[in-house]
Amino acid sequence: MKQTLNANAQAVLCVVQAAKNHPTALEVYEAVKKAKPRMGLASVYRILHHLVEQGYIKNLSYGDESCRYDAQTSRHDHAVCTECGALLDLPLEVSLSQQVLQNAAQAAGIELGSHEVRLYGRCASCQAQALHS
Amino acid sequence: MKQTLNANAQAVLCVVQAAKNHPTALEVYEAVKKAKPRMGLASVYRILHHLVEQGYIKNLSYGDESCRYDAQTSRHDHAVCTECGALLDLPLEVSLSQQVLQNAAQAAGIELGSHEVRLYGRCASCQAQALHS
DNA sequence: ATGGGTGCAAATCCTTTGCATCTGC
DNA sequence: GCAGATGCAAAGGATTTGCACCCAT
Repeated sequence: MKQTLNANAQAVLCVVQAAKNHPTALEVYEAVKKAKPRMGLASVYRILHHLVEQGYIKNLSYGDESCRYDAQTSRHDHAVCTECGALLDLPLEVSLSQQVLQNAAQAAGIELGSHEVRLYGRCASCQAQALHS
Repeated sequence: MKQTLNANAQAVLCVVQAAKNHPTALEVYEAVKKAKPRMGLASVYRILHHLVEQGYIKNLSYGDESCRYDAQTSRHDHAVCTECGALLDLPLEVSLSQQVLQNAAQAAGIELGSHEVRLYGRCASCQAQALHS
């Protein structure tokens, strides 16, 4: 078990952290290539997996869209556009009580790790598009 | 816009409703084939899309796993096993206030559709596996 | 020299599409 | 006879894997 990140992994992590949206693997690849033109797509996937395993980033996903990555590892929630698949961080000002979550987890027979609230709806730009169509 | 379901669509809907876990398209296909051996995988995908569009079922997904379908269309929550990807329905005895959700949706700039709470953790069988390994 | 990390290309998996055929009306 | 639904096979896109190579130790 190693904790060190080599240069390429650093570059990938930087890109994910710098992105404001949650980038797909392909988007990460495109961005990393600017810094490391010789890096291949396979390495990006390999590195992303590593980073997820070691807890540097998290893996999100919704529906048909391809995998997205999230550099914010602390607990937070997301909004998902049901039309275009966009994924936004969400500031929820209340949180669910641990007690309730524990109960639910126990009922489902799982060992509670983390949780997340997801809102589904149409994002701003999809609403705009719907208007003039 | 038609509301009627033909025989194949009925069969697919039945399978999804009958499944206790949330089946992937492939699992639906396998099950439907017992009733309709001549049905092809492509039709299953086409029919599933139809059913989702018409609101008979919902489309779930998590991480690397392939798409899963859910026959329970009323609002409810899920638990996801971070190890094997299993997806369980979750009875949460409290719900978030609409007010809070509306606020959050507005902050994110989306038109609030539905929402869902997701718990992540290790499911019972993965815990068991971890023990004797 | 050795082991891990890498690039490339081929392989794999899930899903969609094209097209000719079949169906019910 | 027509419109829509179907099966099959082929295409597509995202991700993974095999393998030879390279680098730092």
